[in-house]
Amino acid sequence: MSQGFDPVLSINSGQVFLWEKHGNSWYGIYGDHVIRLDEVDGRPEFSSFPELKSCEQKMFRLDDDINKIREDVSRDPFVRKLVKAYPGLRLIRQEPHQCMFSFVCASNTNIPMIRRMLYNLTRKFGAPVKVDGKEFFTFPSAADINRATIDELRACGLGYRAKAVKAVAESIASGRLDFQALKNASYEEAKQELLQIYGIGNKIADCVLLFSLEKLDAFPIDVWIARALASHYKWLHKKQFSDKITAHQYETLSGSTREYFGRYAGYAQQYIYYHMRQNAGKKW
DNA sequence: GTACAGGCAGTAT
DNA sequence: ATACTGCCTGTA
Repeated sequence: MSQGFDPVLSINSGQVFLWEKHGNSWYGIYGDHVIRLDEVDGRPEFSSFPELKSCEQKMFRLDDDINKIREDVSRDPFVRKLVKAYPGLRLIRQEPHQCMFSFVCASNTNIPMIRRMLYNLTRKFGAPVKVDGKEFFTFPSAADINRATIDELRACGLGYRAKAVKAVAESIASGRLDFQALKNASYEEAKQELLQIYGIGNKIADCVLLFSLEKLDAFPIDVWIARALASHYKWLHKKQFSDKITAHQYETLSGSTREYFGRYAGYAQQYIYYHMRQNAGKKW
């Protein structure tokens, strides 16, 4: 079931932000829960506070038929190589609201900054949870965040993103955005819903769809993926493009990549993304 | 000081 | 339709 599964590699692959190492354990925030990850006899062992039944199954999508998915995305020779190179990499399933706030904060910045913003949000608006004598903070609910003023959000280091965070909080808290309905909806329908919200564009919508709304065919295109497409998959696109892509280029590229990589395009994206970052020698 | 970092909305062509 | 621009903040 969990063959070749490397949770530490996966949590450090740029999909999730609120994980930190203390001693030999990793601790992560998963909505209202703190997850602890230890290595015991070379095998991962998970604990959750308060307890969340089979949290690793949920988080790391161990319910997916990974062999079938790997085979499916291996239709592409480049991805086939990456599937072999990174056998431990998994997509992470996130809490929709945490995912959405995380990626709204991720626009036009880098991972250390995203982590800082999210830590500040949890400390100001989340609830404290003590684990192993250390204090962690849960991820605040949309209602918690919606109670804050834009200036209070700004004070978390969000900058101009504060307005977008507030808009997301409002649409969730008011019930206008219904995650369950979005899970049931098609990729296109769900994406259109997300795009209505101020601050949510193509890339962030696709991240939320892939990482939290079960749309495994979503294919987020950030600058790294755009670079990969521009160098390895030129033929997918008629016209030249670089890593800075316009909204229209995003649309057409997204359409052709989703078609080409298939129903698990999001997994293919994750292998490519991880590979590009590895090659660039990025420190997470 | 300047450039840049995992986008987006607003405005002008 | 497509191009250009400003935007918070921190680091190199």
